[in-house]
Amino acid sequence: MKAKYGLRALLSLARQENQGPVLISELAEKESIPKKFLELILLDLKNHGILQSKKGKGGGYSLSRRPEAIKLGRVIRVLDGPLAPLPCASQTAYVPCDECEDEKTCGIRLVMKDVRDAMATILDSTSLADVLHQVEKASAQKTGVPTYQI
Amino acid sequence: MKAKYGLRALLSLARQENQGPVLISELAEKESIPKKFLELILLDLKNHGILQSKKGKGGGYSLSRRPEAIKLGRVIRVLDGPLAPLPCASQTAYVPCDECEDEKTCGIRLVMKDVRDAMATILDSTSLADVLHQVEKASAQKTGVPTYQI
DNA sequence: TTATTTATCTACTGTCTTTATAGACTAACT
DNA sequence: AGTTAGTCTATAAAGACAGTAGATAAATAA
Repeated sequence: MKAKYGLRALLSLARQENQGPVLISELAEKESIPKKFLELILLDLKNHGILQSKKGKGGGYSLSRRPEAIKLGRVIRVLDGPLAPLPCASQTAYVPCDECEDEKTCGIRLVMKDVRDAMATILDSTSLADVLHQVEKASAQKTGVPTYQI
Repeated sequence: MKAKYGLRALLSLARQENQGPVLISELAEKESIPKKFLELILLDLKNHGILQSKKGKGGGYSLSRRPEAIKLGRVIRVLDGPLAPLPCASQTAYVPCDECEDEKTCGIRLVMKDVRDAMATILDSTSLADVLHQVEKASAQKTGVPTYQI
């Protein structure tokens, strides 16, 4: 949930880039996310340099970088923790298993590392902008409007 | 934990295939898994047709199919639930999001489906036997013993 | 038949994480 | 000053997760 909410909010912000800060309450309503919960999420994202905020009238949240520069992997790690199914297979938050006698030859770890790599390859190469493009393409297909333009 | 324990136990059983049923307590000790917890896991795997058991003296658990036929994806779904990061991206246990207005064009879902597919591709194509082979290869490399044999 | 071995089942109990809420506080703008 | 909006801390409800306990049923052996 946390990562899902966070991503929804970020995508919403990416869609209205350069239109000034957006209020938490506005985001919360538009994306139907509990407002107080969204507060925590956005704060977390701010503390990790993904968002910036402005207080007082005319304030709110905005992306601290271009949508092209914000990768989903980063966001998910901040909000949900490491991508890897097992801590011993994580690149960014490695923790060994205590039962494992020889990690180098642990079959489960070998496979889970493959899984982690597959996930990371997708999530660390996909940016908010990429997602918006995918959505555009999908809705164009859906309405029968061709993707190419003059 | 549950899936990890389950896989460890299954790999152990795969290693001693055709040597008759193995006691829960034996498995629990060898793989350092809490015995009572392992009971539940093995029972679950039995109810899903992955294991078979025999009661009384000389009893215990054994694989109900060859290690080649038991795919990791199956095991993980039984013990940990669907692979997909989000229920709306699951193939085997699809549940829609309530907030999502148009699922066909939900960007997050599109990406998470890609992630799910990547995971499923690995886990549904890797069998217990495959894992054992990988381990063999890894330990051969580690000890400097070449993989090929006479 | 009885005793023994071993799996089976039900229920339960902490602990931790997730999800969420409340309310006081601080900064900025008018 | 007053209002708007983000910041911070504490906390709580709910559920998942990890593990435990103990009684039961089935198979085998004597």
